[in-house]
Amino acid sequence: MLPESQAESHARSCNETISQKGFRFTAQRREVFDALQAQRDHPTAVDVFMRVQKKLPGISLATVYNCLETLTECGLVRAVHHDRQPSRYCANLEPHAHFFCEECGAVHDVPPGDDGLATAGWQLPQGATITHHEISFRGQCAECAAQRQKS
Amino acid sequence: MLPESQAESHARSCNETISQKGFRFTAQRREVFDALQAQRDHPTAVDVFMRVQKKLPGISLATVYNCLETLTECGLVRAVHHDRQPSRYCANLEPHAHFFCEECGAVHDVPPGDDGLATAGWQLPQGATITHHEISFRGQCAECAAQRQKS
DNA sequence: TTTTTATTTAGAATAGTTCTTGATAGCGTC
DNA sequence: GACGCTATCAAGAACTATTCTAAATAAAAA
Repeated sequence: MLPESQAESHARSCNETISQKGFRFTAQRREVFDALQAQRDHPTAVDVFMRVQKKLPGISLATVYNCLETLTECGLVRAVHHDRQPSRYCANLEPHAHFFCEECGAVHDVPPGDDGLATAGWQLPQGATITHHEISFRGQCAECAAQRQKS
Repeated sequence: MLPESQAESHARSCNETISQKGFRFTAQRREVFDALQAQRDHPTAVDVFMRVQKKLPGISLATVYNCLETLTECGLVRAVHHDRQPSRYCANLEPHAHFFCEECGAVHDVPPGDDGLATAGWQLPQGATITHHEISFRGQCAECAAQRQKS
């Protein structure tokens, strides 16, 4: 018997996580998850929809939204936001922030520095319980800055 | 001659800032700005609309949106976001993050700790220029946690 | 198999925000 | 002060991301 590939092991553990929450690991959910795993450029729901359509031509956008919500609820992917722009989705589960380039619209993961998470050091409201936090940076990425210089 | 009140000095410097950008300090902009100064509970555009209507009954929601955008562009107020919820507006120009209570919907300012801004310590993309950042926490505030305990 | 329940689809509905158009108001100049 | 110019405003239509609804389908349970 051949050893399990990384993709297969991902799929299996994803299946387990989803099942534990009482959901089914349907073809649609699998393809949405796979799309996010495969191309980690923080696609919007519509981006995911277009990618998954190649594998499942009959899928609907509403289903993609449903799958993304389910996967998010299961903690298998994350929704990331910037201003009121469309939600984007991220399969990176490590603690990290995001950088949004205001020129090209690219979104990059921003890992914390070596000194650990930079989310400490805030005077949070007395007695508050934090369940979630989101850190986003906006600016120009190096590529766009270079392009600007030229023109 | 009486000394200038704090409110008057605010209005004057606001006028100057707006003029510098080539905008006029109209009655609508003044009232929108005043509303945000007066009640710092991070109101939505509709909240601001309802408050300003008491002073300017004829104002339209679109105008409130326009004023908020202009004031934001002038750096006199800040738009704050959480997930894809309606934008909220904040007259606090000091560096700070925000805490959103997922029970009662309240939004609180979160000042940085004594060790200064906690936005350092991130491995930002090489060569990127940061023009803006937003840090938001979500959870339960002390009041809501207490209420939960009781029931 | 039959029943039950979750899921999907397609399209309608929703909500926050922006856009469009015509009216209004303030400013500089004569 | 009258005139023309431009910014601003009001009202409502339009837009867009997302959610909801209802009927169809598919998977699991009995």
